[in-house]
Amino acid sequence: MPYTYEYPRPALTVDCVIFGLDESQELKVLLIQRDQEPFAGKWALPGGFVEMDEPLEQAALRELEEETGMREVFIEQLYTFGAPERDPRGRVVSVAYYALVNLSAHPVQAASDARKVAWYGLNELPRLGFDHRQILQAAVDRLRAKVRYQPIGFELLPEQFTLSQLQRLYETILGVEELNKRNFRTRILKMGVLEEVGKQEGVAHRPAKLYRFNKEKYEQLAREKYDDLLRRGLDFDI
Amino acid sequence: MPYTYEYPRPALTVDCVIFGLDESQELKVLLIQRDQEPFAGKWALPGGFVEMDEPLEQAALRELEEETGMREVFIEQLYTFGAPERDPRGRVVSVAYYALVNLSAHPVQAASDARKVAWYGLNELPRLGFDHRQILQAAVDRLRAKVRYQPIGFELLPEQFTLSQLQRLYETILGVEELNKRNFRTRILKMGVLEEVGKQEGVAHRPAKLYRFNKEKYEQLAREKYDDLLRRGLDFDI
DNA sequence: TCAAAAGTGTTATCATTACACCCATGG
DNA sequence: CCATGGGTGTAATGATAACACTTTTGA
Repeated sequence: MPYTYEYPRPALTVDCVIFGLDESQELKVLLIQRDQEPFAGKWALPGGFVEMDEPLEQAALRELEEETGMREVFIEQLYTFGAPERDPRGRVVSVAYYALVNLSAHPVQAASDARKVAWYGLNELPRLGFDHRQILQAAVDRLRAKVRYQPIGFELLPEQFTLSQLQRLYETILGVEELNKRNFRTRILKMGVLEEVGKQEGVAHRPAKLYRFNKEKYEQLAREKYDDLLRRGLDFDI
Repeated sequence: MPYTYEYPRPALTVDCVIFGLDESQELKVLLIQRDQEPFAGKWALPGGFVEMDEPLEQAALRELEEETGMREVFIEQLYTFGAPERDPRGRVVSVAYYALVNLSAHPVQAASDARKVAWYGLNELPRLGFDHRQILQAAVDRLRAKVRYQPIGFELLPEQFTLSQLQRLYETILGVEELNKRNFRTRILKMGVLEEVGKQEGVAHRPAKLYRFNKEKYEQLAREKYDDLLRRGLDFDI
């Protein structure tokens, strides 16, 4: 059942960069091994063609669920990649998304079609097909930049977490040796978006307080601060 | 000469949000009046279909030049809009770009095909076709956010400018009453990316010093500061 | 000599950094 | 009672905000 148009059209796909934190607090990305040409046998980002009546974000969520079984995850459009030679099959434009998933809440299940799926650390990536290496790099850059001024890091953690976990998360994402413990804590608590919800149990050291990210409070504060931000003007941050 | 595919494909377009500063330091956006259905007679963002062998950014630059005659302007991908119903002709996915142009260096010339082209202030926008109002809003939001931490504002100013011009630019973009003069100056000069290049002449008040943005210096500083930024960790900025 | 806009001095307050120290738990 | 993280006190430094003042020009 062929489809005919007066002018040629690129094919349109979505690709997903899915970030997760494993048990040892390493930042990982989900890759699948391709079973078809082009790049059969190579690893690539999960993705696929956009359906004709499907919003882009929904296509990304669909691919994500097909590959991993995960639902209700944080997802955001990253960038659209459209270099004419990026796919050997012809002109294919891909809208890339990135997702942050909480691995403890979303254990990976094998993809429905039994393709190989695996989590890779950012320092042990295999060679990727297409321009997926570049897409992944863009996602890492975005995550690093964004985590500094928006509380998206919490999407990677379990509902309840300790400040040390949170600090390790930031160190991991930023790819940095170590942040000063005292200052990290002062700062993040001063923001007033964390809520104490209990204590660790059964650990062989002083039990840490457990916190929860209070999204409502964050959004309220963000609204209040918005005017201030504008009035204060530029930062440049260089 | 029809083109046939095994599966249906959305059409792919680019749309451009072109910002400029007029003589009186107002932030304006370039719109064209459509001469064809859909939305004939309505105003819309300049844009058009992506050619089969053309990179996306090049398509945006081509549209920009076709509509305005401008070349070598700052342009950046904004977001890709793909709601199934955004175009009444069928599924059309649009990659939106925004551009910053220096109006004194780039006077608007009539579009080649004699369509009406006009600059509109953000507070006097006409009704726009498609979802272009939404695209424009996304561009304004991005510009406001970005101008605070990257020196893209200079793209809107002439090569040489006074600190008062620069301050008015920031006030305009941020849509804010007035920034404190003393503090604005201290801050922006302390960054060390402006270079004195002369003085105003023939004005009926104390002549202002003229400055130039030193891009090389900015990039050097940005590189140096990058590590610091990472080490310092999060800002959250709420 | 006046209007208009450019440009500067200063201070109180707040945020950031850096370092050293104490605390609670299980083994 | 020790190893292991969790958690805190504090002081020096630097950034920010706020306000009022002086300077230079053309008309």
